[in-house]
Amino acid sequence: MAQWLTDSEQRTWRAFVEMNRYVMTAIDSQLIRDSDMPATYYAILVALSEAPDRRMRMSALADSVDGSQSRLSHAVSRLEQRGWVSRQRCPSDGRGWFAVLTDEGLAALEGAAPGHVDCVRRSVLDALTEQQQEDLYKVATTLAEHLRGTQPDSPAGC
Amino acid sequence: MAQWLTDSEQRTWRAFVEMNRYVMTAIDSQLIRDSDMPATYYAILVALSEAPDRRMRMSALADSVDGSQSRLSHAVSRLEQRGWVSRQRCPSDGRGWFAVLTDEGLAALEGAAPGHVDCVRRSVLDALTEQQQEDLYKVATTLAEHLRGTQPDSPAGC
DNA sequence: GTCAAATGGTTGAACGCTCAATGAGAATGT
DNA sequence: ACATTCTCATTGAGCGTTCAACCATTTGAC
Repeated sequence: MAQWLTDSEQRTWRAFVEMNRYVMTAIDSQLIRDSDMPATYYAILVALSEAPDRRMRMSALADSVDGSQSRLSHAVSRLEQRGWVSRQRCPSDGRGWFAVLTDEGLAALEGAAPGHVDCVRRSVLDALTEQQQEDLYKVATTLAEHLRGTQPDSPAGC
Repeated sequence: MAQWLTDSEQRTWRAFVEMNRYVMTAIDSQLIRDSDMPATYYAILVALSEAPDRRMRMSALADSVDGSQSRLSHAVSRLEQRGWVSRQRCPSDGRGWFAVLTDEGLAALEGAAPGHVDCVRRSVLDALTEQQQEDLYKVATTLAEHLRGTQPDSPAGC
């Protein structure tokens, strides 16, 4: 280990980090400013809206959204306070809970979606050629695949 | 506005978001676990270490690192508590301050660097072909350029 | 020279995320 | 039956970021 980065690798890495910061900041700010919800809440609402009966088990929702149980639990509590989500006991497993998207939650999502989509277009998609979008897709899936299910200290991880 | 995303655009966007989350989590976790510093602190130390006399004005440092004065001010306060950075009045402008990298700060950076570089390699660079690295570089610089200096509600931003 | 505006930077509160600890129910073994 | 262990989920403390308010100094206009 401890092999340094070449100039070209460093350029790539720094550009990557900078891109992430700009894009994610743009997306998050727009959602907060126009719809008063962080991108993570939006993702939760989207996942629920696409699920059968607009509900999912907490752990499945956590996986689908980012993998942290605790974060999801906190987030659902806050969404519950806003009336956008509610919790339902799981009848077949006494430990389990469903998060359910309420009508108000769906309305909030539908209110937020157009502005968000527009922001994704203007910040990212419109700036790239079709070929670049394809390149980005390939790189992103490669990396996501590479890192998915990476536990701390696993071979691919660090 | 309010034009929906095509399937292909949606695939690209979702892959992008997933990639970011995985990569950034991997990088940040490694630094915290092995060197007890979040990636944002690491970036600050790097910027200072590359500056003349290992010092920069607060606002220049903020620009170079991410653009938020307030975040930087808080971060420098915490780095100061660790003895990694110190503040110096700017002689030519009574309002200004320099953040200065101390010897301890440089040592902390040098201790953290090899593990961090290794993590960048293993999480990202090693998983991509040379061509993909080049593609990623081009996309990243295109987007960073596109979004740099984007104020809220500016034409390219949202 | 004086006053208003702009600039450089800090502060505190509110919020979201992480981590470790916890609890309750289900599965497993004997 | 019973104890062990595993799984699903919640909780609270600690930390970092953001936002708005603020202070001090400098700049510019008159």
